[in-house]
Amino acid sequence: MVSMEYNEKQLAIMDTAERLFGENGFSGTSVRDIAQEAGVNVAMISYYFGSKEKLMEMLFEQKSNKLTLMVENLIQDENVNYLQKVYVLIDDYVDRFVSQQAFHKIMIREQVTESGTGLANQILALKKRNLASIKKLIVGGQKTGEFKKNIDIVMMMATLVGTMSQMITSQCYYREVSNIENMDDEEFDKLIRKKLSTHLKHLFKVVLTNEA
Amino acid sequence: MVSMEYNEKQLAIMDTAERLFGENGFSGTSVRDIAQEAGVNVAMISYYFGSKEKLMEMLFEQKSNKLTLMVENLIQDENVNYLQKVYVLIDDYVDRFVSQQAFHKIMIREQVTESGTGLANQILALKKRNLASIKKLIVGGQKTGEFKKNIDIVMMMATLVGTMSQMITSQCYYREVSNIENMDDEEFDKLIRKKLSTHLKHLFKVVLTNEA
DNA sequence: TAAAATTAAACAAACGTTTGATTAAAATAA
DNA sequence: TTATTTTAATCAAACGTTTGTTTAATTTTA
Repeated sequence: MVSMEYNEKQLAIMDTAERLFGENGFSGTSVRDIAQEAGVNVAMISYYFGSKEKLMEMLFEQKSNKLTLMVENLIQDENVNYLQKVYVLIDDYVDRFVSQQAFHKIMIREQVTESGTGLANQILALKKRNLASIKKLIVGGQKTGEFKKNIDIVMMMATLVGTMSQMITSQCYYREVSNIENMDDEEFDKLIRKKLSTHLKHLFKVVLTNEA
Repeated sequence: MVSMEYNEKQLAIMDTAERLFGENGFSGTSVRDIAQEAGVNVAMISYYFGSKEKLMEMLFEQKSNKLTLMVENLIQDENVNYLQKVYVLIDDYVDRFVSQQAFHKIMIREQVTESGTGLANQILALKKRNLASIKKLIVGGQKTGEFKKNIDIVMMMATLVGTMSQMITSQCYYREVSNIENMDDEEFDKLIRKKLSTHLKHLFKVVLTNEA
């Protein structure tokens, strides 16, 4: 598919759709909601995107195209060891998750729905791409002897993505058990970014290497 | 609230609702779908539960009441050390997640939706209960010197729940990357149960204790 | 017979989508 | 240049369905 270029109105629709789908889910968001908040006529959604479902798919494609991990350049850098490369990757991942929360909420929710929609295949493709990226890094570290053998990469990915998803989706829970209900959103984002980074790096270090 | 006792027809509605909500979400499931698959008249749902939303809440309450962790008896058992207690808890958790997938898919999905519905508060309460259970165990292990200090229990919970959620929601992805697309469901359940158990125990061991 | 359970039918509201008219800019013909 | 045709964008209104819920009549149970 050719890399579409969208006009202003189309982008307004997609931005609003991303936010509302993230907040209320696909079925929970009506095209009239989207049109109203984006300041366009309802008909424009069908006019530009064909249908609500296709809007979702195009939105997903546009977003996921921007999410290709930058692991290719990273893997060739000779100046840092493989653990540090993994650290950079984790920070990259965490950054993306926290700064693109609406998009990832869509992913989390639609992932649960098994059905063979077009979106399900798009999500599958994205996850396979990310798995391949991490795999390269870890196998590289194993070849230099820096990492242990017998590492279950798929399970580590589940932990990486799962932990981040859990933090994104249970923010008010986290605020409550940490007694930080009144912290402003910006500071809170910084906090869970830091928490996730530290925690995941620690996990990966002890699992990948032999040191505690 | 008094522990309701439901008649056969009510239970049929709740069972069907649990399955369909798990598969297609709350907004994605109509009361007519539920009524048809449960073999009852549509009006019976309003008659017995008041509304679709209240059906969801009652369903959630019934399920979550059965999900209280059995940590109380566990913590007093003098014959096993604290790491083994944590292992038992993990297996208990994994068992529940895998055998009650529909219910947990509902939780995962509704957790994403922030709004202050009655359900959101129910989920919050359940998570706080579970956190308290784990906390007891870990603090107990720290007092005996078996576990390290400075353990971020909330983050470990996020990893525990997040990893399981991730595996539950991306089963077809996991089948594909592991080349086990044709494995029957029962065997597959056993496999991810084992994978989760091993992986999570390993993670908790290296984080809680000093051994690798 | 009185109460509870069950039904088909009806309800208004919301849903995604299509329509036909209107506008204004761009392209073509004179 | 003018005049004419074509094109794309925009809109209010209407389309047919589906939504959750209620009603009123009927059957079953106690």
